Formats: sequence, C-alpha cells, structure tokens
Amino acid sequence: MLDQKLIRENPTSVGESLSLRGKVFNISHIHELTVKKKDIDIEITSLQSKSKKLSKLIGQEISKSKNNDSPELISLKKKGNEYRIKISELEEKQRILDKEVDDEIYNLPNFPSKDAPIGKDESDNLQIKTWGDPLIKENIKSHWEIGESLNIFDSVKSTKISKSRFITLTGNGARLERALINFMLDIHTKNGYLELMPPALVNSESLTGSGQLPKFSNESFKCSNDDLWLSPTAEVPLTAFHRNELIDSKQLPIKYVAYSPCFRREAGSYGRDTKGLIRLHQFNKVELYWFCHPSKSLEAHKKITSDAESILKKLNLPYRLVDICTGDLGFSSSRTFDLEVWLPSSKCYREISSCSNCLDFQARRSSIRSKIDKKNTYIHTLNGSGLAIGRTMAAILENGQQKDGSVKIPDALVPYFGSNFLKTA
RNA sequence: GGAGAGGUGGCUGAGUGGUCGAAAGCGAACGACUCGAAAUCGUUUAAUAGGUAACUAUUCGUGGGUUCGAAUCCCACCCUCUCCGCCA
Repeated sequence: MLDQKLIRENPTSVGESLSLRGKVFNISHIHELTVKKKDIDIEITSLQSKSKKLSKLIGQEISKSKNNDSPELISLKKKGNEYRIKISELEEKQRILDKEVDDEIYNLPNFPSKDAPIGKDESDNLQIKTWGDPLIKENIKSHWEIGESLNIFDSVKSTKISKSRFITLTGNGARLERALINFMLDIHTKNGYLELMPPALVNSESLTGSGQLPKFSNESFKCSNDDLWLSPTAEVPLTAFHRNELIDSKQLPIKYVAYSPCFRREAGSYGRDTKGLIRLHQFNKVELYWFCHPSKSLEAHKKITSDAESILKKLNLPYRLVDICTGDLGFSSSRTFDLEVWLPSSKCYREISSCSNCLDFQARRSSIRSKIDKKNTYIHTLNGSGLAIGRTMAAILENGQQKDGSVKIPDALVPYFGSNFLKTA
C-alpha cells in the first residue's frame, strides 16, 4: 500500500511513478478524497477539543455544587449535546470518505524501482546472465512424455479426483517430489533460514496484507462458508506471521524458509501449458522470505536471489537471470529478478523462481514495523521461490533424460532420492 | 456443536461513568558505581494522525449506541482460553 500522505501532498509524482508500469494511473480522484478527508479531520478535531474541555468543566461543576439540575449546568449540557450531534454528522462523512479512499488505495500497486528496466511487458525484460549450457538435441522428449513412460505421475486419473490441472504423483514421482522438498529445505536452513510450516488456509486480512486482495480475488480458491482461502503462495502466511507487530530491530533481518502447497485458479490461462507440471491448480513450493531493515533491502534482494540460484547450481540445471521490466512487475513488487530454467523440449527458459523486493509496501498493508532511530518505521519485505518444486522436477526430467529412457538424477539429489537414475518402477 | 471465562501499552497485569492514555511489574534506553561487566541505584520509555514546534485529536478486540463525558453501561460481531461432545 502506498502512503496516503504522499498521495495527498505529491499526487503528480505518485501518478508518474506508477505510470512507469506501462499504463496510466489517474490518481486525481483519490487525491481529491484525501484532501477532503484532511479538511474534515481538522474540523472534527477542533470540535472534539471544545467538547472535551466542556465535559471537563461540567464534571468539575457537578463535583463542586452537588446539584445536577442548576440552569447553568443544563445549558452547558445542551451545548455539549450540540457538539456531539455536529461531530457525529462529520464522522459519518469521514467514514464514507475513508471507505472510498481504501477502495482505491488498496488497488494501487507498488512503485517500480528506478533501477528496474523500463518496459511494457514480458518482451522488455532484461536478461542479466545465463548459467550452464542449454541442452539442444534432436528427439528430445517433453517431461510429460517422460513422466508417462516412467509412470511417475497421472493427470488423467487426477481429473476424476478433482479436475484438469491437478496431478497425482505416483511411485518414484512422489519420491522425487519429496526428495526435492527436503533437499531445498536442508540447504536453506543450513544457510541461516528458519523453517516454518504455515497453514495452507489463510484469511482475507492475510491476503490483503501481502497484496493478493482485493484486486486479485479471482485468482485464489475461496472456502465459501468461512473467511478462508487456499493460500496461493507461502508469501501470504509468512507476511501475516508478523502482522501488526513491532519487531525489535536487533532481530533483523528475519529469514524464513517454508515449504507449502500452493493453490491458484489460473483464471484466464485456458489452453496454456495444459500438459505436464508447469501450470497446475495445486503445486508445491519452497519459499524464501526476509523481513529486513529498510536500508538493507537492496543488498538483501541480491542475497535472496543468489540463495535461490544456489539450488539450480547444485542441481546443475541451466538457467538464466532476468530483470523484470516495470510493465511486467507483480502488484506488490518494486523490483523482481526471475530465475528461468532451461526446458529443452520447448527450447526456452521457463520461470522457476521470482525474487521480489516489496520495500515497505506489504509492511504498510500488514503493519509490520521496527523502532529505527527512535521512530517506528515500516520495514522491508522480500520473497523468492527457492524453488517451485513441480517445475524443478520438469527441468530434471527433461535435462537429465537418457537414451535408454531413464533420467539421470543430479548428484546433489542422489542422497535424498536414493538412486542415481530414475527408471520405470 | 454445547457450557463457561476472557480480549487493556514491546510483554505481564490493575483499573466498573468524570483531570485515566491508563497503577504496578518485566523488558528497553540513558546515567551513576566499575579497569570492564554483572548486581545495585537513579532518570526516561505506548501508538497513530496533523503541525517546524508548542500542541491538538484519536486509540483499552472490531463496529455501532446511550451520555455533557465511556477502558468502565447497552447491542452486534470477531478472536482466544477452559470444560463437555465429536474426531485425524
């Protein structure tokens, strides 16, 4: 969430900064509302001040005279009553204004960082570097073909259980998924992250705090009988873990790693990536999350990205690092580095991790502060996948495929998986 | 699901209509003592909004209401805990 004061005092620059996202943000209406709100606030404050003084006076008079019915007192009370009526009228107006401002401000995205490449969409993202040699060969099989022949997952039967875009991992597939989760958690915890296993169902306040609501209500599954949603990413519960807290600044940075299942409606993606493990309604993910001192978040952003990268390196999967352009940035992010893994069957890199610096955007929405230089200050939050498990499995299957139909398991993963090759069971 | 208890500052916890933004303790900050530290003693210490500041206002789970005046009374809702029931 953006700072209301900034909108009120500097509407032009707020509008300009937001418009770097590639579309026009007209904030003149919300600006007008915040100004009106301020005027009413001043009026209410002065009336309250008078009314408060009057009440004190009445209290003193009563205790002095012991007479509640003197004409002087009655006239004072009448005066107080008039204040009360005026104040409650103004408060009603203020309530309406507050709601109108909230409706707009919660729908405004974060400012893009000045360092992010300026661009309109995906095509303007900037490749920073590549790592490893992308496998380019004839007769490459897709991961779903490999999966089918090795019998490690079943999407057809899964539609019986749920619907399309759900998958059941079987045998070695399930084992590989489990191995990947443990492998990633072990590396990150050794690297100074505290492991959390949060609830998979989250309330509306949590989703609002991290930026998924109110704008993207269409993208999460909702439990209609309760104020609960299936969490689309562990970023949501991890942000909410410290909601409404004043964190001792000596504890910063706080670094969490969490495995969680993630649920997304994938509305509007009909027909895209319908096969395999790339785009599912439910997938597993290991998420990295930092709460950090506002002056340290640029540094932290590099670190969280390289922590995610280290998994790809250990698994020996070719990837590239992409600097997301202003037009392609997520709602809460000011700067995002994507890690994209090479998928030889589609001859392209696919997103496997997204590492974002949200600055104080989520902290303001969630009220997470620290006393810094004697002042309570919103801290900065960062998140990054470390990594998406299903897509990692897809990459291992495709990059490790052998002539005989088996798949080579990356050396680092062998102790977790228990075998050097994945073969038909 | 049924019955009961409760939600107060960074934390614990007192406060049932009038100088209560709130006792006390813990924690924290600063100072004294010390070569240094611990212990001890002293001082300070809630947040938010507006204002350069003095200051003003709001906030005792949330939202309404009664009243000149509400942490305190009334109504609704949310949440937590205990017991019973059900249950992985």
